[in-house]
Amino acid sequence: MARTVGSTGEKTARSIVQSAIKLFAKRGYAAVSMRAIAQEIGITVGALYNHFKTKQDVLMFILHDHMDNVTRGWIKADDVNLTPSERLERFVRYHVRFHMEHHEEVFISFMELRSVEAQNFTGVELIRQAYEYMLRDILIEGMQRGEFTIEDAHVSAMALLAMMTGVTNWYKPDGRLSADEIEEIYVSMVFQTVGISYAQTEEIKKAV
Amino acid sequence: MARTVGSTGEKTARSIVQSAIKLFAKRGYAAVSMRAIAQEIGITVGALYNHFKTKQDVLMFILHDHMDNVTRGWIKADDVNLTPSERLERFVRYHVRFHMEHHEEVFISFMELRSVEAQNFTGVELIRQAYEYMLRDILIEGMQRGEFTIEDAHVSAMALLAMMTGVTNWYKPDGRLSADEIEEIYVSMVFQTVGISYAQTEEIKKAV
DNA sequence: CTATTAAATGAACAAGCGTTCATTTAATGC
DNA sequence: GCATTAAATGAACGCTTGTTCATTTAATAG
Repeated sequence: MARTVGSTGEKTARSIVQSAIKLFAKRGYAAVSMRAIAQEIGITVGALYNHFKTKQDVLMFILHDHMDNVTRGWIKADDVNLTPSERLERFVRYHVRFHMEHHEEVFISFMELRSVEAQNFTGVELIRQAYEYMLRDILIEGMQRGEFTIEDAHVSAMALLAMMTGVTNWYKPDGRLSADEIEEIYVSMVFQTVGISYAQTEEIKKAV
Repeated sequence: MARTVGSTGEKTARSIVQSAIKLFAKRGYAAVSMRAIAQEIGITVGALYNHFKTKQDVLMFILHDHMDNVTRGWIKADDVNLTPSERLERFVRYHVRFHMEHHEEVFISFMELRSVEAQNFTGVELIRQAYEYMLRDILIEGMQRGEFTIEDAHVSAMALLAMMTGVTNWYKPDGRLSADEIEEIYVSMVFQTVGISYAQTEEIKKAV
């Protein structure tokens, strides 16, 4: 046998990425073989190399694609004309929702930075930092305007991101709480963490 | 050459564990070879097998040892006669401090659960849950006594653990903030998150 | 001092790894 | 309809992997 009926480059490439995401998330980059990725989608190893030059390239594609999605998605959802509290609320909802829906890519991005070879590292790391800074800047503005009570914006940003991203560790689509309920809980937790109550914000909204 | 001068079983076994912790944390279980562990401490691969039966056994030893340390340490630090707020403060200080000091083991325990073979999994998972429940119980008691304002004790426990454990992602011993300062910041953040202010607690303390 | 045990070496193993390539077959452009 | 290109196969490669084992030497017990 050789080329199979109905096969096109784009379809296979997408399948490879999907399969790799699933397997990398479950077992880790180093523990997943190219053969395993191929088997998952019903092709042989050799065929992979028509679409990706190396295993590392598959990982880099996943990482870049994911980070692009996260940051671009937030830039679209954000509105710099809103108050810091309103922007923070949006950020929490966006982040928690996105991470519940993409927990596999999130896990890979968090864990497999160490599997990124030196020459590829800087690029990925910069995008990651950029995202952190987006939250930090909201916190700083909120402090300056007196909306938030925070000791250290940088520590708070890291702490909040860890807290929100942690949802991926236990969220199950058919669990006790729906995604909507979880989103709400996180909004109120984050609000308390930065020193504002949810009720307070509702007042602010009405006053505007 | 064969047995080297001054070699004893205990010393070598400890070296192996130390070396494995360092390498597993940096590169991940699957990406670390037994040869790499051996080389790190200046012995050959074969010698490893005088101390551990398999690579998986090295991982299991590290995981069990770490989880034992965490839970035992907390049980020692805890005092059930204190108020929930006081116990929570102790928990935060204990957890943050411990995780800053043992970030390698923490990272391994978080990430390499998937590298644990099925027959070993339940044991490790149970200890992990037990630790989570210790925090959750403090939160529940605090809610019942009206000290904390929390929507969902389980979600809050997971969120707080993620937030606190996240310190391992960025803490550097020679960074901008000292371990003491970071500990303080986390106490006040956690207090705000559960709906009490640090000042409030100081009052409570004085009143007692 | 001697016999035994413990801890090392270093070679060997079968299996699995990422990657390459000649070959075959399907899809596509003229 | 035919030539070209794209996408698959499957065998092969050199290398690394976890693990085993006969052998050697140091530490230890009597």
